[in-house]
Amino acid sequence: MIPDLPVEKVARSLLGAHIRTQIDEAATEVMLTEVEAYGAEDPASHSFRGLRVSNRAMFEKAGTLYVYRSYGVHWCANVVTGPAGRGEAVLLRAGVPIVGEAVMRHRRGREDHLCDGPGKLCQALGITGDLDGTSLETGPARLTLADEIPGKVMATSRIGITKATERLWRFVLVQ
DNA sequence: GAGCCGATATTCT
DNA sequence: GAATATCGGCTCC
Repeated sequence: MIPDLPVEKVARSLLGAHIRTQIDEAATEVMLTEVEAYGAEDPASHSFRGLRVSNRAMFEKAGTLYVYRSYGVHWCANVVTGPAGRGEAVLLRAGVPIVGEAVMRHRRGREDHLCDGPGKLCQALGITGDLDGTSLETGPARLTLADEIPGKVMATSRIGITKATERLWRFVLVQ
């Protein structure tokens, strides 16, 4: 399902894709508008220093969900790309609600800014560390690629990192 | 709207 | 002990 291409190409192609979760009897779905690529020979990537217990899902085959805890507080979700053992993934940073907006408001505990950030996206969709390593084809969180990217793509430097900032591996859907 | 800052888990030096 | 792929609440424009 995930194209067999370099991670930054896959990241770009994920814009406009839909992520749907079915958790606790509630369905929620978003369309992705912002993603970031993290590669194998990439100092900013969690996989750069090798396989660890916490990042093992990132070394699974393409189409696996990698979830990690950020700043000790939030969950962040990634789509693993490339062959098993390589350690490439695309961080899902933001989207727009498609299904279950009321559920998202309840999970977020507020009316606005439901999924305009990596931690918020996970909270809105109900994604936690429990889903780390699950399949995006058959698991509780599922990915559907877009036939065509619905807009223009802007490439920028990645957010919140200090290494390899020259790589324009953050992709944002505009219009 | 921009800028500071605390919360808090896990890894790295 | 420091850093981190963040967020929300607070201040001060």
